[in-house]
Amino acid sequence: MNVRTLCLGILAFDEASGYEIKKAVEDGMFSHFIEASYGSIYPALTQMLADGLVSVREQVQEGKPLKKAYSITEAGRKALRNSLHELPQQDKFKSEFLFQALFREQVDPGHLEAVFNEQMEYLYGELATIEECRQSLEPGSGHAFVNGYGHAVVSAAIQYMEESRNSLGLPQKPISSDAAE
Amino acid sequence: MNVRTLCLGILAFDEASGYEIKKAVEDGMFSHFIEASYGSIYPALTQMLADGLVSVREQVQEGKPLKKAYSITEAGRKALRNSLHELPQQDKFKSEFLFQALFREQVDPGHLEAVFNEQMEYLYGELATIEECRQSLEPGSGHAFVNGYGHAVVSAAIQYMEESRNSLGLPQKPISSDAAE
DNA sequence: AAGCAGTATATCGAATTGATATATAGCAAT
DNA sequence: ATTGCTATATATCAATTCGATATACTGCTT
Repeated sequence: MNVRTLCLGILAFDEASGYEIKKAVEDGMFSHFIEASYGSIYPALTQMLADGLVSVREQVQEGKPLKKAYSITEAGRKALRNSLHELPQQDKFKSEFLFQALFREQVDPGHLEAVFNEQMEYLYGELATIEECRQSLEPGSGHAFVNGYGHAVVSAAIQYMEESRNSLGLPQKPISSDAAE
Repeated sequence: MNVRTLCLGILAFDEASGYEIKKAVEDGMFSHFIEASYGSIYPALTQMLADGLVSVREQVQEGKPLKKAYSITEAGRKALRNSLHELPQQDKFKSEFLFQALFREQVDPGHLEAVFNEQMEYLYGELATIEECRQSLEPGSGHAFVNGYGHAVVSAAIQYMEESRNSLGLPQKPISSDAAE
């Protein structure tokens, strides 16, 4: 798959600017499919505009820069459906945290603990985001399936991490004084 | 983290050629930390050789091409330990399969089923690899922790996938006639 | 005997990243 | 008030990296 298809997928839900697409790919709803940065998103939009797969509406915004709101066209929808029928590339999971954990005998315990806790915060943050989205999705939809997949995997990671504190020689979870907030 | 550190990590376990490093990063033991291809591995080794972080031993092999077996030096071990104390980048999980699942209303059911089954095969394959390694790892080691992490996450994905067949409108798991082999 | 797969090094054009430049507005702090 | 920071928004570019390919030899299968 390529950046063009990713953009078409995002635009199939709603019109968006390059900036908004970047945000969705970086952190938002679309952050677990393929990677993309400005350097690939803007050229993709320009190219697809020339190919008639998207259209632009230049929005003059009060107090903000000119915003180019891209929409998907009928030709774009067709191109998206075509791309959706190609064989997907294999999943990609990469973790620098696990790399450091692999060499845990070489790193100082204080660093390991800090990195472990940061990983926990990251995982709990992901879980919270997933659970926020959960309510607004119709059961049985593609959205709901993907959300459930994320929930299953992240929950499992959190559970394993919590169970592993001991064997990694880390102190038990501090009683979080602000758990009620 | 960068490719140089990844190579040092691999060489910390055993000497290896560029070719062997590529294999380990592509499919093997080191396939879930960071990405690297020939185009980055060979230059990294050349550079580290110049910096004294690795040494080469040119192995003339009967019936095979010349093999440059790289070993980590003391300076390399020190550089690795340094890199292990930098803050790790955030985990990266990308799945084109999930992208297609997100748009499942747009794809033809036959394609969805094929792609789903291929994903299942991939996941069961990963699990098998993880379980093969499992026995040879000392409990409490970094290796064992990473292996357990993978096991937890992949198991959860498989379980969720199996439970989701219904809601995706897919037929139940075919009674695999060759389950005994 | 041809053809393919595996081992092994190496390079290169094309694609992509990550950072930066530009511009405007709002908000906090000194 | 003006400096600095964050956010919105487009766009470019040097540097990196990928993915493919070239080269070369062996062994296995057809």
